Amino acid sequence: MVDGTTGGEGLLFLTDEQLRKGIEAMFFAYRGFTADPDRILEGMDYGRAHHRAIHFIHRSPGTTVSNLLSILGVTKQSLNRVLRSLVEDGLVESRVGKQDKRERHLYLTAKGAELERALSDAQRARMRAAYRAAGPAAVQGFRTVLEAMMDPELRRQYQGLRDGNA
Amino acid sequence: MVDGTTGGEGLLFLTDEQLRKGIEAMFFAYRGFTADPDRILEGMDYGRAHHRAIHFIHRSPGTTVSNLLSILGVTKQSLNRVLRSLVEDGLVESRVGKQDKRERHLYLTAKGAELERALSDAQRARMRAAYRAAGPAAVQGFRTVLEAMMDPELRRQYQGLRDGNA
DNA sequence: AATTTACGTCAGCCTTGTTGACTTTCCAAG
DNA sequence: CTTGGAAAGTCAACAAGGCTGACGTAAATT
Repeated sequence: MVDGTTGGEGLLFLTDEQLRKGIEAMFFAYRGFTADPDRILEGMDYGRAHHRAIHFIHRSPGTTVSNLLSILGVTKQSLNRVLRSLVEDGLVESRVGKQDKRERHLYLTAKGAELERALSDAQRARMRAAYRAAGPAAVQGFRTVLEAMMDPELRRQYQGLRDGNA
Repeated sequence: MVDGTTGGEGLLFLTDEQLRKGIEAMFFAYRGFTADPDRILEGMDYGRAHHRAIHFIHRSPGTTVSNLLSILGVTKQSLNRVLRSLVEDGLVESRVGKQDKRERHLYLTAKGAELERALSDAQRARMRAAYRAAGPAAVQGFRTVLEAMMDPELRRQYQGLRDGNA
């Protein structure tokens, strides 16, 4: 049924050893992936959690807190702590919803956008170098495998740019 | 061959939007990547840090503490806390080096190997499903891009199975 | 003999996650 | 109009897992 035993050529890319290499590749690559933003953030009062919030507010300006909660997959208390400091420091603006005044819509301020740019420039530079070194076909495969690795719910978050706002 | 600046069609895979998608793909995929082991570990007294130690001890039986330190990229105090609990709980054995008695060589016990298997079975199952869904060519690209994304030093760790031991 | 290396440990701090309890605001259904 | 409940915010307490600094010990190296 799941086969794996197709006789013949035999799916070498599915051996335990190949899978282990894939696992370690994810581990080491993720370190590289976060290294540059981490370096920028260290010293400032911020960490990765702030980076993530800034990233997704940038991607979806006007997103609500609960929207962000479901994307980031943390508790509101945890997110709130991060958001509060960003708002206090004037990087993020929180506007009361017009239609539903319970909701808060989040936007980067000019200052917030500036930090976002610094962070994503660094991260994109690494990604660009990796893409360039690997070539378009490899990039295609990279994206395909990553997508298949996501939880279905997260895959929807990833694909769906639908963030409603209001 | 890999061209680069072929004018004309113009490297669509290097646009900022493509790079942003790649960044988010890493973010969401990594969540999936760690989800299954995290589920197994929750409830036990262990976390991701224990998983990582167990993984690399399994990969390189007899590896030393400082070896592990350089692979994991944490401080010895941090690693020691993890290692101590694993040794106390009888998952890891720490043997004094024969040649150099300052060194401690780390091995999984039967019990440790059992947990390792549970964790890596879960992680491999997801990886296998992703690989199978994506196909061999995509897997090749996936590995190529991840490798290009690593810091050079980590890439050496990743590639070099040389862990000496003693 | 002196120094360096490998390891362990104590103490304290930070970030970022968690629960639980509680309040305020406000939409929407009865 | 009243009320139930969703959305958001807040306080408090806690844990995991990073970090630094300081110190100790045994063994190897110089």
